[in-house]
Amino acid sequence: MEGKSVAGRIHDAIHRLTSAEKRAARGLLGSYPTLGLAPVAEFAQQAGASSATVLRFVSQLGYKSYPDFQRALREELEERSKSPLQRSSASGGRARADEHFLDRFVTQAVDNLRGSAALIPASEFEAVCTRLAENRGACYLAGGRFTDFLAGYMEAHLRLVRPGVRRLDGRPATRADQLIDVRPGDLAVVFDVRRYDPSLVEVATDLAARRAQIVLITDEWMSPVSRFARFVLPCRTEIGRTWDANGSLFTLVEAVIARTTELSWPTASKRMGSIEKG
Amino acid sequence: MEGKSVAGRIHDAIHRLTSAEKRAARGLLGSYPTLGLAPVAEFAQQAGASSATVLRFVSQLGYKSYPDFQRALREELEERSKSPLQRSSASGGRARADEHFLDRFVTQAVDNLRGSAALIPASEFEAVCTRLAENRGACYLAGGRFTDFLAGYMEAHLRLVRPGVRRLDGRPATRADQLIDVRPGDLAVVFDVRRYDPSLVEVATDLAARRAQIVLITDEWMSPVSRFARFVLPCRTEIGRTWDANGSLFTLVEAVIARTTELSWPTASKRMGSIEKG
DNA sequence: GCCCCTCTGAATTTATGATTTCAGCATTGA
DNA sequence: TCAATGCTGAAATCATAAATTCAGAGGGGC
Repeated sequence: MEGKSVAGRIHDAIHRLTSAEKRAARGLLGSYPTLGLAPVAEFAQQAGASSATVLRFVSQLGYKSYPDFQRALREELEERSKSPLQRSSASGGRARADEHFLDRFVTQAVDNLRGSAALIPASEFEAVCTRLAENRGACYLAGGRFTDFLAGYMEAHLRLVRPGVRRLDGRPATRADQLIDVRPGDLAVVFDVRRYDPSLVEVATDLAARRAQIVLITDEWMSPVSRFARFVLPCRTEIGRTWDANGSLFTLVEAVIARTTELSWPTASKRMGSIEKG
Repeated sequence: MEGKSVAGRIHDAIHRLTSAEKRAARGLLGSYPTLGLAPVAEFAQQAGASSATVLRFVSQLGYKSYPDFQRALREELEERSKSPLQRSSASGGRARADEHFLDRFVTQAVDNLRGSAALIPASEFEAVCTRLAENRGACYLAGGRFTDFLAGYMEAHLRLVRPGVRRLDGRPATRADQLIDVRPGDLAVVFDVRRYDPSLVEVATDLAARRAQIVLITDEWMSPVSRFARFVLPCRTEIGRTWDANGSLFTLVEAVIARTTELSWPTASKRMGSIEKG
């Protein structure tokens, strides 16, 4: 009972509903699930029944109150948007099973990429790149178990573009030494995806205490570091397998690097030229 | 103003939101639109802010009340489910020039990803993963200046899946030591993109002399290492800027890891379990 | 390092929406 | 046709969620 979808419950219950209640059921199925998310009065009106009837209908489905019923609808909606299956029907005639693993994986990765672009406000992205291009103060980078390589990749590129780039390694023993020079207004880019690394929260706490501005690059579930972050760039990573996919973070990093380079081109090009020679 | 999507309004408004309000904005974008359909108190709690802040946030978006805001969300949801599924994201098919840097970059990255999938024969991909999953002999990883981080990322994951994973670092001084144990039939994954790293050719030569099987992950212009490689997985990287984009390589790595994990699941799951505990 | 101003969330008030009640009406069967 | 049954929705009540207020915290600027 508990675990059934609302639509499923309607189907089960429809035969013992009274006629006005059926009107409510049809109304809901007709614009599912939106109508159920509206206030009772609106639901009633749209479905051509009274509020009282709608309430009786809901209680027939086994929900102990209208808000309870709405919560179920919301959870269903959330569930649906998380599962990657949703757009299999419609336009694409081809069978999924036909595609090769790599194709399916790439399709997922593309979705994650697009989803990430939608999740990140342009202004936030721009603000981060501008701040990176300013060359004010130092810029620290830190990552977790797997994301450390992202931090490394970013560091390697950023070094070419601006001075003062440092990487914080993960060893607690050396942390104090590394953080001692952090000054107010310095920038810190922190990577953290689930399962979130507790030590990064400590690092972030420390950085925040020293008044560094934190840029957090994380997944859609949002690392706890976000509490301390000045800027947050969340990416979609879910792919429904053993591991999440960090490809979208990687591409975000490349985008940040590219944009930062663009913004600081006069400085950066000179710098890169001289590194090339030296 | 009236006709804008809620997400659109958030993007427009985010720069003038206070930090607690931004938390609300991110919370909503993170589970859009469900969180906004919940009562204020729940929204607030999930987003890590107070109800008052959520209300202020909503009013910043230009809605005159919370119910008004919820109505907008419901209408959007209704709209979405009515129009054909593949509507171009949010604001419709506006001109390229209008799009922000990140959107354009992501579009490029998506092209590269698709291009890579087309460039790599399914059989080649599958053969590599199968070979990795076999757990025969050791598996060495090596990369160049920037791709070294890809090697590191792959190593970190591969270690969880199979034994005998080693990373070759770039220092010529230690190379001989590292290669001394390579035996015929061992596997070596080499990353190389332009401008190709001469030292990788040397490493590859050496590996080939010791009869290791080389898997080369490279770009569309094909590293010279390909001469020695048993398997080649080329990716599209061109993006028409200062740097090429290696996002497609990264996603390829993730795909290889995922597929390899899948193929060696009985072994891998046990191994991962015991690492988890230990 | 200090002060000022803005932001924040707990507490309170107000408003709105959910629930219940009940009189009347429709339906069904004798 | 008439009674009995029980469905229905208008209106009253009750509960809960939204809006407002304000004291205190925190951040930014000088």
